[in-house]
Amino acid sequence: NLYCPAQTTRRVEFFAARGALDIESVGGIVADKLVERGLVKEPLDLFELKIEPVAKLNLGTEEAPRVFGEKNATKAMNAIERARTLPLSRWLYALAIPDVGKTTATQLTRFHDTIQDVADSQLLRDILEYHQRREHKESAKEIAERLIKSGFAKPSKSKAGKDGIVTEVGPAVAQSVLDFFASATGRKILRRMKELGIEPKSEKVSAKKAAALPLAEKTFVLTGTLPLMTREEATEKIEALGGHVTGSVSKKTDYVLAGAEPGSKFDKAKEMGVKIIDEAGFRKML
DNA sequence: TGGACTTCTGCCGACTTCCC
DNA sequence: GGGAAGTCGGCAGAAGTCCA
Repeated sequence: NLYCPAQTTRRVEFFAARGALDIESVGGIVADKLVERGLVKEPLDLFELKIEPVAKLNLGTEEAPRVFGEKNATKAMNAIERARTLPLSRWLYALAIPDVGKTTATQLTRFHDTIQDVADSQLLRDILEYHQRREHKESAKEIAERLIKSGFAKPSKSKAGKDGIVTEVGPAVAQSVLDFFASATGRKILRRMKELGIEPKSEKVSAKKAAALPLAEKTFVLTGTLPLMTREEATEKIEALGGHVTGSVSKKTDYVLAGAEPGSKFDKAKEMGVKIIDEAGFRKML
């Protein structure tokens, strides 16, 4: 519901959050006031804000006013401008599509060039048709071959039949993404982004190139505070070299990158015999 | 059915900015 | 300069998805 103020506030807050478009100084309260004062009616309105009304934004009440301020407003406006050029994966995440978090957004952008390509994705349609056919015990060989050829799926060792495959995303996620872009909300977002001249591009790397990267197939888990870089920076460096960062330690984890005051992941890594490295070791590895 | 992984939510301390 | 308000960066854990 695009017109519910409470939902709009939450959408703006999520849109601006660090993992999404990282619009500094815009958190829950600021998002709430921007919507309440009528400056923002939907997240993309942020791209049409002017510095003066934002600086004068009253975060308090009529009786006890408290302005947002010039510095915060400048910081926010600079971050909004920066957001225009962020890669497609960040934009897909920022749109708050159900079931699409950072990891799924990154997976999708590896196989699509633009946001319109994701909206019209034949790969996602193929996944749905593949699962429907399997459910009805019909042959899905042709679709399976197409998905494998694209790199979006690989043959499954365990799934019954010749056409058993494992895809990058499952049918629930595929349906969710296609439904989102087919909805009135999704269509409006695509139209508005075009009008605003926002065309995020994929940072995709070919499967062959990705496999040749030094950290290809390596799984990292981060815990604690790193002395010289944020976790986000560390994640970007790992992913740039072909590695993968997950949230929990398992037998499949190759390295736990531990900073100061690590949490339970550190203990679990020790328990499971997973190699633990500090930032210095990580930098050496890079 | 269990394991691996992701998403989502809530919480907390540190830090930044504004106002008085 | 100090207090208030808000954001940032991190953690833990529940719930859900997917695969073997």
